[in-house]
Amino acid sequence: VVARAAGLDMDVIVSAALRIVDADGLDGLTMRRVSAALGVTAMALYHHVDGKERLLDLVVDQSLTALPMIEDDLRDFFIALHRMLVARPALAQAMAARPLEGPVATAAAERALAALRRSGFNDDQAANTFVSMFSYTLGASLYRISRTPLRATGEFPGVDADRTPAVHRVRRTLAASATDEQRFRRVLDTLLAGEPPH
Amino acid sequence: VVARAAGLDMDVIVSAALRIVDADGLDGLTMRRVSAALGVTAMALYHHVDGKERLLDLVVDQSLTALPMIEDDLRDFFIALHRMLVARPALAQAMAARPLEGPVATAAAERALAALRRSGFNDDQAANTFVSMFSYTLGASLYRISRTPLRATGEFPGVDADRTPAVHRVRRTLAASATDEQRFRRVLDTLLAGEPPH
DNA sequence: ACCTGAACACCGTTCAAGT
DNA sequence: ACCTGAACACCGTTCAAGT
Repeated sequence: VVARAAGLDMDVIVSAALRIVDADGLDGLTMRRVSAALGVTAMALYHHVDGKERLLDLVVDQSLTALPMIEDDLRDFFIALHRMLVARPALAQAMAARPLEGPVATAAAERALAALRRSGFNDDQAANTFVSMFSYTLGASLYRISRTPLRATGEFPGVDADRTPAVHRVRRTLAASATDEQRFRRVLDTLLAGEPPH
Repeated sequence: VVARAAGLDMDVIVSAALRIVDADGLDGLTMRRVSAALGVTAMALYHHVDGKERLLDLVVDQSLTALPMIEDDLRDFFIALHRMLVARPALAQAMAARPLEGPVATAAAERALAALRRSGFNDDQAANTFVSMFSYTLGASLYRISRTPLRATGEFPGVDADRTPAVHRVRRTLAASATDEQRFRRVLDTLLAGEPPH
């Protein structure tokens, strides 16, 4: 019955959403919970944000501000991105589903392309290298997230019981590789060297 | 009021879910719609499947049966996977969120590791190479999916209006690279060669 | 312009009941 | 064992109304 100014604006909403995503996962993010955390009706959010999907875009873009500025070495940036996505899995899943075309993301891409050109790449090579490194980082983060909590056996009907020892070995081997940050760094190096300024 | 056998079983349910996922996307997959497609109550599904998340795991695993058997060249397999994920984006998003430990996925991993060992890799090198190639394929597919429908400008509040030409250029460059299958193949080659059997 | 309250059309899942 | 019907505790979003 009040309807008085609640100091609501886009940044406040995005910050609240980010906290909820970190605490309760991607499925825990609902307009109603965000509004409750701000002491406001769910409908109040719609005056500042276009809807849940747009809110998620803003959350993803905002989360990128936690990463270090790109200077010359792209490796540092992607290692930091990888660490962040592993630590905040909901963000990785959100990035997998959303376009990633916010202002922060675009600015980072511009800086990355400029850095690559400075080191001798032409426009195409720079774009290819950046896209490859980003794709690999996202995929490696998602794969690692899904492998980290090694699941109980027998959850999947249809796996022959007598094959499970072998299945277990395969899973353990792959999980070990997925959590190996040395491997991650080596692949980044490989991708950086893969498109040489011939 | 009937409650008569409806020929329902797990495979029928998974197939129906797969059709819905392809037609309506990941968000379009609901227990109620799957059940409606089968002419059955939503609750009937729960006698054959543990819940929506488990159903999604089964859908993801089942979708992998459409891929070619892994013989010796892993490239063919990952190129086929990439094509499938781009053509069926909901599956890519589901793979990004689910563990990928079904029987079909595990069998494919076993065959891939065996093929790598035959070509001279030891266990660790084989696992690293497989994980890298899979991670990259998943990430590249997701990135490409999100870049393909080039969005309208001005959707993101906070992008300075006078920067939009530059922003546009960056986006176009990256979109072009993302849809370049030649680049995708070259990176796969690089990853295959990156962990040489020294 | 900013916010509320009620309502609509959905969700996943539980539970008692039927055959 | 297999299925139904009603119900519970949620969703996102629209819309008329209030200040």
